[in-house]
Amino acid sequence: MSAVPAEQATEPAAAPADRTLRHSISEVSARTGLTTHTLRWYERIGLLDPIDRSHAGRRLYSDRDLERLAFLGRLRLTGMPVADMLRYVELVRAGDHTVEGRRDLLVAHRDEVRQKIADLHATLAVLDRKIDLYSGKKQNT
Amino acid sequence: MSAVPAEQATEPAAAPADRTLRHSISEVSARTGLTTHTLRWYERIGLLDPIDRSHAGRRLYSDRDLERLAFLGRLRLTGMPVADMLRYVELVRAGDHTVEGRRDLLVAHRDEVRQKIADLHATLAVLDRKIDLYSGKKQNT
DNA sequence: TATCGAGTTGGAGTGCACTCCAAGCAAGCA
DNA sequence: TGCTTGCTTGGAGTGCACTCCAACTCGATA
Repeated sequence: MSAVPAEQATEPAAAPADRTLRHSISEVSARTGLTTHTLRWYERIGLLDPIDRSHAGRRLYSDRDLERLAFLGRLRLTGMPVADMLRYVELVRAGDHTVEGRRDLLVAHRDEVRQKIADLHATLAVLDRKIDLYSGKKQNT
Repeated sequence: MSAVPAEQATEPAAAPADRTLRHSISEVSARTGLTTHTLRWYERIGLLDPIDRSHAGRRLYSDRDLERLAFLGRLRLTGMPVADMLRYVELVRAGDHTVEGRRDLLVAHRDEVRQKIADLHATLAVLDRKIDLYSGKKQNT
């Protein structure tokens, strides 16, 4: 959202009934694995654009919100700090001229993800060796 | 240390000059990537056995300490909580009869490491796709 | 109509893993 | 002899990412 210009609040009729389904916060929590606390917090700090509300004030997440959350969830899960995620969504919000900055940010994160994978594999080897030793014979450290 | 019994403080002569070299805290910090603060803290909370001291009270890390630290560093780097690391070293300290418990702990961590690798790879795919899109054309989210 | 469950808010609190501080001391060098 | 460097200590402080609380509101059900 907000990267495609001009699509703000109301757009009453004639829409292709795609983005029409709305999801409660508990439903979104169940789907994303984020707690309702975290979902509200993400919105508060600006990671999510203000979520639509029912006339009673309850959040109604769109499918598009879910997509955004799925991506943010991946970034978070792979260790991107919330502050960096915020920088990213602010670039998205700022418009098409920030595409390069966004790419740079994601490329940097990809490098870190690759590094993490390498670290994990190296540790996996160490663990395999140690577990073998523990399984076969008594051994130290 | 402490898994191999009887090797406490002094052992003056005739040793094979292996475990004789001693390292200052700053040297260990440089080698392990842990800050001196963290090294002292690890010792304080019991992750490390009490480190030998010079007559002036300064820490002198043995090669064996470095080995222990290297392994602990790997565990930490791959996301094991410090509390779990502590459980592990306490098992080591407790003696040979805890070998099974140690193995279980490491096996559990290995499972988590594998899960992390899977998550990271999945995210890598998402990042690759998005970066391609950003590199080629303007695109949203 | 009463009450229940699921949601709302701003702000305070928590847990983890460090990280820093202030005061002090010993060794080496000018 | 004095200064600098690198270390020592216990305890306090920090930053991050949530996580919880109290008080409240709405809509649906019995």
